[in-house]
Amino acid sequence: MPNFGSCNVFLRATFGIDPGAEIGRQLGELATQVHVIRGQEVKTDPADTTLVFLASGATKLGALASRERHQIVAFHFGGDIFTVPAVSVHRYMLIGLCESTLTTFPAREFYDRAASNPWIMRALLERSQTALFRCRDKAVNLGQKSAGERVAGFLLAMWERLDASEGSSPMIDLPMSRGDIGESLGLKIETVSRQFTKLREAGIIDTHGRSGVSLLDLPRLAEQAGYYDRNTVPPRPEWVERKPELVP
Amino acid sequence: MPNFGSCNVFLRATFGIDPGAEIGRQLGELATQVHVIRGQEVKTDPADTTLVFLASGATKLGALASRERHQIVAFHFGGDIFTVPAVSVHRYMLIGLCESTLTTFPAREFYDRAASNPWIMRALLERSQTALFRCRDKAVNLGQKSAGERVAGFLLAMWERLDASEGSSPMIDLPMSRGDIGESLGLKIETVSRQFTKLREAGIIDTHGRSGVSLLDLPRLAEQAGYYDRNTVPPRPEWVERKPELVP
DNA sequence: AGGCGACATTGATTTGGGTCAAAGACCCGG
DNA sequence: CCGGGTCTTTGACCCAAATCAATGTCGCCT
Repeated sequence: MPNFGSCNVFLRATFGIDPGAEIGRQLGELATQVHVIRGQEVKTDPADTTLVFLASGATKLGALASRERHQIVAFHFGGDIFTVPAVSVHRYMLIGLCESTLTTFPAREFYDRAASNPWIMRALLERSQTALFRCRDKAVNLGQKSAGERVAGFLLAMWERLDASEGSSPMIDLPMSRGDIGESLGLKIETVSRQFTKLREAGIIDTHGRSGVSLLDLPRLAEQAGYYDRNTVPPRPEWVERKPELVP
Repeated sequence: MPNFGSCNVFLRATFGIDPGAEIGRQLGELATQVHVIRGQEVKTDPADTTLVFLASGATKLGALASRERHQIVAFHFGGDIFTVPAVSVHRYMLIGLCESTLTTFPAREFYDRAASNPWIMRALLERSQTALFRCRDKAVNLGQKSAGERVAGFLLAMWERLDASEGSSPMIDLPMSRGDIGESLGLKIETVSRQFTKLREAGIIDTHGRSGVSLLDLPRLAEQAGYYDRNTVPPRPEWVERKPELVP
């Protein structure tokens, strides 16, 4: 059996598939096990989309806008399933934030073999939509938010995804550097640092070493993030000004 | 039979489904026909994702970042299939750019009923991935590109999606205003206008009235867009500096 | 434990795009 | 074909974040 390592875990936990069953073996044949260390790139097929299951660790998915400009489009943590696009107008790179174990599949072939199983397709579809919604929110942040709002929103998003505090005040341990945060938020490292300082001086967060962040005042942090609040922010008039018209 | 209008067209053309068959009827029951005029919002369920088939016309999908800040996350044209997210940290609104006809479905229920049909799930998955890839490219543009690069890239993207020229020099008819373009690119209307002027003065494009744009020099336009070129732009050293390490 | 290299912070200055203001062009309806 | 409102263009000025430049600090490795 060619598959090994986290592939079986992936198939069973995500899709409820017995790796020994026919479909399990067929999909397992497509699997490639990868282990990367901090800063190392996961080589993916430049000609086709790659489907990735991150068994453990954390990764960043970044795109090359040009020689010196990178944009991180997503961070992933243990258990995440996502895709790495083939090269198009931008080149995408998947890179470990720390030591990570993952299983990769050629997406098209995986879909071909999995198509007959509605569970798998449903699971993939929902994950894809989650990634799309996150990406859209990112687009809103990048297009419309100030540096302060972006950093506050980032901390809230990371808190939701990797809060490790138990009972005590919310605390997160960021696996990415200030530079990574900047590349994710479309800001320079100095700007990210200044915003951290502002939040610390305002008593909203506290920092411990390079990666530890205590979220001392979540409501105020959410306020700083400037998210849409359905109770306080009515839509701008001209977007809803025209009266509905019945279908003839 | 409760379904009518473009729903049948949608089911047959997209998924190869006979609207009269069992699955066709079940999905058709979920359909809502909508007809909007320019500027009118398509009401979608704030509590759940809405699946939309745009039969004809053009729409913009925008998010409210706050009272006065909007970000358009996608434009859609006749034949497109996409989803409108439920309200989360941002409120999304689907609005007609011109008179449009569409069919909407509650996504969760649609998926529940369609799950048994691998063709449908496969088609939905691929559309979702297309939207995700476009959104990621948008994130790269919003995060890293200059105003000039964004506008050039926008024109190229619109050319790919709605080029109507036949044989003659590439020409597009933009269904959206300068303001919409600005909200899509994270720029103000004045900045968009200035970039159009620059491109016109450089002889790269020509404009005809409010919506007509001739792309006189596509290679130079692509150059202005500053896209990653696999032949000329090598990856930044530190992203690939660490040597691969074999799995123990 | 100590030293070194990468990462982070802070300050001074510059600048791309935003903001404010006004004039001009398109296009629809009468 | 003319009038008026909306959309677009252009110009002058301003500001948030980028850039340039030190200085400071963490944490890894010996």
